[in-house]
Amino acid sequence: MRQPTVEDVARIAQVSRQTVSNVLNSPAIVKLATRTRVQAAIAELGYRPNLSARRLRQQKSATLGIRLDPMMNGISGAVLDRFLHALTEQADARGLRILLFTAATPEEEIEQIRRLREAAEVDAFVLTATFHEDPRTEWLIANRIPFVTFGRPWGIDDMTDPQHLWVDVDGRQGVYDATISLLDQGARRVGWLGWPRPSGTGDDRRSGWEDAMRERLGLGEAELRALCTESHDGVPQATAAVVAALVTGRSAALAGNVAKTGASAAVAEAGEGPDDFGLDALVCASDTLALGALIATSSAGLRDLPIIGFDDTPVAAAVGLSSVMQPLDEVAAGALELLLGPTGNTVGVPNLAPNEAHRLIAPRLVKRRSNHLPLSEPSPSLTR
Amino acid sequence: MRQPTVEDVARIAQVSRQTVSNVLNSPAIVKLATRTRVQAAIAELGYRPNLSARRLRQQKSATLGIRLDPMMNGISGAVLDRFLHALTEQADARGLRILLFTAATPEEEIEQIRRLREAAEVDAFVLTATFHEDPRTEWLIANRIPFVTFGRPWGIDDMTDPQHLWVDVDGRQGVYDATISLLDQGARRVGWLGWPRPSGTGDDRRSGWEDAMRERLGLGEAELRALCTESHDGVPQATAAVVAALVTGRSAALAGNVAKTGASAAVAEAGEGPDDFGLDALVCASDTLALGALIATSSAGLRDLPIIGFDDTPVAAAVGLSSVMQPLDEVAAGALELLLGPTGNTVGVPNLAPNEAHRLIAPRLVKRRSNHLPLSEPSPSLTR
DNA sequence: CTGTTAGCGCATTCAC
DNA sequence: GTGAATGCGCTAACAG
Repeated sequence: MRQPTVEDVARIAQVSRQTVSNVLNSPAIVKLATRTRVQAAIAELGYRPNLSARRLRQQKSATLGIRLDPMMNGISGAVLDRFLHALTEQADARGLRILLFTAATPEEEIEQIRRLREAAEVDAFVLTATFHEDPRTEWLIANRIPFVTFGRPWGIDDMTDPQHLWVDVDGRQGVYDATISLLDQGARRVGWLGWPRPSGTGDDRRSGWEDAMRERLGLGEAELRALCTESHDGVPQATAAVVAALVTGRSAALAGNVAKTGASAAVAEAGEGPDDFGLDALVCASDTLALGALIATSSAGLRDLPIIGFDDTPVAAAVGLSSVMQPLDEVAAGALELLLGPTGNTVGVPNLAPNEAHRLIAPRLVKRRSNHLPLSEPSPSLTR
Repeated sequence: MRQPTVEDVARIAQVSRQTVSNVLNSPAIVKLATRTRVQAAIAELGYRPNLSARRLRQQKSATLGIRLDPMMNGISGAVLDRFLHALTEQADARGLRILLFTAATPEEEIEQIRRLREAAEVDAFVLTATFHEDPRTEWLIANRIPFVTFGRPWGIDDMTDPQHLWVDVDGRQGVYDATISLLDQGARRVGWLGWPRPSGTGDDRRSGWEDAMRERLGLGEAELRALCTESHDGVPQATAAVVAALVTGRSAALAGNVAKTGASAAVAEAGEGPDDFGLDALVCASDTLALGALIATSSAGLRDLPIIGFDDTPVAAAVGLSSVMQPLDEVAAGALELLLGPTGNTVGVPNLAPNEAHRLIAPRLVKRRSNHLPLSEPSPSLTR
């Protein structure tokens, strides 16, 4: 059986096709009596507008494209996941669809965007994981393709360029709050475990820790540096880095060397004097790093060292790590608002004032009672 | 500037617009000379067929719908993620697109499917996470909507019904291999940590362990039961369950009780006699469970107990757990093949022989050298 | 307010 | 082989 069309509805409702279309698209201009009659007919037939036809006519796809990362950064992958979910849900509420595509490199992503664009499949794009000198945004602006990024245009002088819409989470603020919370608990030597610089996101997050430590304790550059460790974003890497810090008795950037000589030997030495470890607490740039730190400190007998991660991944919840949560619902909502405008129904090249073209969203610190491996009571189960 | 259309190409190539269409869709029937001329024009103009128009004309969307789970099972969430990526990539290669939607319940999912279907937005659906008495598949079959599931129709008498296309990973085989591998290493008392029954996937996986243990050691029901522990799929839950097993000196289904009384007290007792723990190794139904077990055994001083998880998530890689990997590329490829047929271009209600309507894919055991927390050398970094 | 006319870009008939 | 019609389902313009 064929799907009913406007024509069928019109016949049943005793009106012209066009009136049916009006009832659908601008109900206000149709007289109430006929409108209800048409709506009754629509309900009776179970009519749904054919979106391919509508799109062809309107020259719009009402579809947003988003790239699925090939291998999202390990444990933190769940972030893009949750963002995608929020985005899909909110887009649906606005009558938009989310179309996926994949690409291994930025260049390939640009090529895919071009394809989707030229086939008129996608009206606008949502980009994630912006980075220094990102070629994608430049290209999109040059080609007048509407887009919004989840992530600031790191490294660009003018982050307020209204041509580049962006939404981001205020990592600085989140880490600041986390650090303050530790200081309020009485910790003084609060360390930072971050990514190698330069890293837009990473440096922003670290600045929150720096600000808090300076503000509360009046620390200088040298003191901050002594509390700061760097590692690539992998659990073994982070573990090695923290072990290195344990061994040297301070938190310093010696991780690389120790990592090369073998962290397992290092931890054996560390076992001799864990009390000398110069930290009261640790704030990390990601849950992955935090998990590495947790493993290192637990193994060294430093069970009670408070650790705070970033992203509030399922893993953090599972092992009882406190973490800074990104409100991805708000990010998704913000992205759509910027793209569509508050009115809500025009996907086009935006024309916003500089201060309306961006959203910086405050994250939320999720405190967990045990910040070490969970040997206490089980939490309410995720039944399966 | 407007996108070029067939008309434009036709004008440039000095042919009718129909010929252009033929060059695109059935190149074979066009004379070589004109074909190359048309292709040159296409290249010159950068022409792309408008897919909305094509879809309207063909009454096909060339789009597959897939639901994004609201909260994929914790750590294992990465599985759907990777599947989605593989699916998107392979669908793209076949000229298909993946459209996302969300739904909180099966009923809501059915409603969404209906909507997408009636709006002619989606030709076929890919369902994940099938379960006992799944209402979705029944409805889809009744409404003659093409679909394929990632997961077998658990609980249905006839899993070979050719109306229900499915692809799945042979969990039994994976766990069997894992168990055999442990037995080959010399382990004899290999325990099983699984989900509460009944669970389609879980019971299937457990049967692999049972088969291996029966086959190699001739174990009876009672002996198997004594080596078998159950827990819901959460790290704290699994930890508690394993702790309970440690305390009782055997691996049994007492986890529930001990979990209620508090696992932290239990582990204190366990510390007294970890050597009495009656297991040589442990196989788990998921990485989440394996992580819980790892935490429990590590804390109890049982560092060397081999543990094997399932799913090969980033977390397993991070902490050095061996795990059974699902080849999601193959699953995705299989799903598309079943849906489209080997020919590759007809998305319709399938008409396959029973034995061609399904794919059971063999998983692969990923062995890692340390199956405890990674305090050895860092592995090659995931640079960021 | 309602109905009529005219395409959106394409592919499937058919003629030639 | 190639070209000329026709219509997929819808809505923007206009006419009434």
